Formats: sequence, structure tokens, C-alpha cells
Amino acid sequence: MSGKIEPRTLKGFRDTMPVEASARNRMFRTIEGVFESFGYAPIDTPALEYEEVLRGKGGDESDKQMFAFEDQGGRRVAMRFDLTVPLARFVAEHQADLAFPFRRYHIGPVWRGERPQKGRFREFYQCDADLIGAVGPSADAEILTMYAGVFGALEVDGFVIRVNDRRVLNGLLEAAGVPDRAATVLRAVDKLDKVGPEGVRTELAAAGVPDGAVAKALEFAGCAGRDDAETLARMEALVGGSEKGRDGIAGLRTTLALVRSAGVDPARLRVDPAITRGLDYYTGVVFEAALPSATGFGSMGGGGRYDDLASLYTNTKLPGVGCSVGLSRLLEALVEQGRVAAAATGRGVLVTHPEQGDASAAFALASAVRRAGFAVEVYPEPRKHATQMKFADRKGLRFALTVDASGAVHGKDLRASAAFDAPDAARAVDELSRRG
RNA sequence: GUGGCCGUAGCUCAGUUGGUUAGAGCGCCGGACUGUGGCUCCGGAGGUCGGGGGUUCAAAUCCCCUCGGUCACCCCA
Repeated sequence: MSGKIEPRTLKGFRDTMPVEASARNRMFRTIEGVFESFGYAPIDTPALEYEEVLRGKGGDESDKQMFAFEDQGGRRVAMRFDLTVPLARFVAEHQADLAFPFRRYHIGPVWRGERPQKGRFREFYQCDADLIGAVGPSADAEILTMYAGVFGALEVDGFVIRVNDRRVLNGLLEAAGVPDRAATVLRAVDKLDKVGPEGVRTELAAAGVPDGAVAKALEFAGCAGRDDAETLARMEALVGGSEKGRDGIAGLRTTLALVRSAGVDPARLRVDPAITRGLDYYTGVVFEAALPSATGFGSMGGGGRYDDLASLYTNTKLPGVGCSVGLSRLLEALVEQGRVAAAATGRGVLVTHPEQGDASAAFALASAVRRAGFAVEVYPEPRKHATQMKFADRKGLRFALTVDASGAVHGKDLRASAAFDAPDAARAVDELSRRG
């Protein structure tokens, strides 16, 4: 190897092996299927944008993590760090051509230059769906129903979507006399699960938030009851006279009722006052999806309502609500749990390459078998038959077929370890169809 | 940006208190055998011991620096 260039990938960037890539593609199709069943249409946007379009839109952290550089023409450009900011630019730019309410989904990679660790990469896939140009519980409920539908369709056992509304805690803080500290408190409370009440108290005390407000926020965050009705009742008691807080609770009640009407399992989606989300732009309902069995992975996605995401690009008011699945992390968690298996469709067939003579009979047979719906590969070189069989075994193919000079086919069902013969290609196809 | 752990063949790792030509398993290539794979056996290729400097008669093994990886914090998907 000396003298060679070391084959390697950049920190936080990974290759995807066939098994994982296949699983990922299946998940893409599943998610697309759910989104489209709700009337959402796909869009795509460039990986690279003008830096000014992205800069400052996702908060300080996003700015620090953004891959930004100068292109060959001297322009400042940057790679998208999420799919929501490009959506805002997209909607503002194409307002005239879109029908509102606008429902779109977008699946693609995003890039963040942060320190990689377990379940966290510098390049990862997000699957977003957003409903732009509609306000109210019905829009929120649609997104939540669809989001639960996605995890259900992915057959991710044990997922939980926790829902809250930012107006409730914001209202509570207003009533406590610290409306301007909402962002700080929200972020600290968001960590309740991880650092515990004392941790949150310490962090907020250090940030100069009055003890009384901290106590109220903590009492609120810990008020989850046995079911949504109980939780909502407790939240309501805590917000007291705050109008904004009561609006939030009323919104949650209506949204939850609609979600239940749609048939979403209460065990999979429930109110949790401790959920706030870190992003600044959420203004109403917020939610987060988790896989409790995937310890150390963090959330698998989330979403919420934002009043006016596109205000930086246009004067038109464009409120929306959306959700996002962190597919790379979800896939990684499933891989770690051994829940990602090879496609194993039993449709794989190897047609051996003759050791002598040309491969025309093999090619003809391969085409015939493909037409019957099998995935057929012809071994590309005239190597020893045992080597070709070994390859079929190694790759996990279901069948191996050999054509002899007379056109007769000698096959083997590798899984059943059973040999069979057929007088011609047509009969060989019948044999495969019968077995596979 | 901060801290812990780790860096020996393609992969997973051994390498004793520093001491001759650095090893194993798997994988790979060739062969034997199995009537067309999975088992077994034989042979082979493949390593600047992350890199640089230092200590020493002698360093993969000790010290320093550096690069890389990983996990945690921060923040997030």
C-alpha cells in the first residue's frame, strides 16, 4: 500500500453498504407513500445555496455548523443544513406558481459541520413534509396524523411522538413576569429528560432566571398525568389566567381530538409538557419522535408550527406546520438493533458463465428468467464452475442455473440445497416460478 | 470549542518486564476434495506497527509533538 493514496472518507461522512442502502431506499419509498397518500407532492432544491439565503436562518448554532465557502466564480455559497430553510426560500421565490395551502415533501441529504458521534453525522438524510399557508388545529392534526402514519408504515416498533404547544409555556412565563426569557427556559426545559429537574434549575439559575419562574416552569414540565386529559387539565391549572396559554391548551385539545378521530393510537402519540424543541422559529404546536429502545441516539425527528418562516424573503405571510424524519439516525438505530435485514426476496438468480464456449446461451436464458420477474445476473467471466457457485452462495442468491451445449438447464435451489433439471429455458423458468 | 478512550495486514485483534526475518482468525488469490455452493485440507499474496522527533546497543513496546478515529459535553436529526 505504500505510495498509494489512502482510501478514506471525511470525518462524519460515510459510505453506505448495499444492505443499508437497500433498506434506506425501501424506507424512502414507504415514507413517500404515506406523504403522497395525504396529497403531498415532492420537490427538490439545490444542495448548494447562496450563503446569504441560509446564513442566520437556523440560529447561531446552524451558522457555526454550516459548510460555507467560495465557488469558482467568487460567490459565497453554502450547503443546506436542513430542508426547511430552503423550503422557505422556495415558497417565497415561487409564490406565484404554487397553490396554497401548499403541501410538499422533500427527501434529501443535509450537511452540518459538527462533531460526529453516535447517531450523528455531518451528512444525513431528512424526510420533511410541510403544509404552508394554513393555520389552525386541522392543519396541525393533519401533520401529526401523517407523522404517526409514517412511523407506523415503517414498522418501527415502540416509537413515541410527544406533543406540546409552545404557547402554553410561553403564556406561563409571561404570567410569571419573564416573557423575554422564554427561549432560554424552553431550551433548558427541553433537557429535563437528560439532566433532571436539578440540572435544569442549576442551568437557569446560572442564566439569571428568577427562582419563581424556574419553579413554575419545572412544575409545568413535570406535570404529565396518566393520560392526555389529565395532563391537559394540569397544564390548564398551571397557566391560570394567561390568555396565550389557554389558547395553546385549547389548540392542543382540538388537535388531539382530530388526531384521535383519524385513528392514531394514544400509546404512540401523547401530550408531554416537557417537549419544547430547540429551534427558535416554532410558535405553536411542537412535537418530537423518539425510539426509547435506541438509547443514546436522541430524537428521530420532530416538527411543529411556525407562524412566518418566509418573512426574511418576502412580505407575504406564509405560516406553516411541518414534520421531519431523521432517516439516517433512524436507520443507524435500527441497524444497531439488528432490525435491518437484507432484502432477501428469494428472487436472486445466477446464470453461470460457461467455462468453454461463448455465453450466448447464458444471456438468452438470463433474459427469459428476468422476464419472469427474477433478478438475474450472469457471471461475467468464464471461471471455474465451483468459483461461480461459491459466488452465488456468498451473495445469498436463491438459484444457480447452468446451460449445457444442448440447451438443457441444470439448476440448483441453493436455499433448499436441491438440484433440478429442465430440458429448456422455458421449462427452467417454470421450475423457478414454482419454487420461488 | 472542551474532555475521556483508541490508532499493528482489506476486517477483528495477539504481540509477555523494550531484544533475532511482526503473528492469528476471517476475507482474498491458487490448488485438492465435494458429481454444481455451504465442510475440510494444502499453498500464496498482503504490513513505512498512523506520521515526525527523542531516549537506548536495541522500540510496535518508553517520552514529546502531530495527524486520524471514537465516545461524551454543547447542540441537534
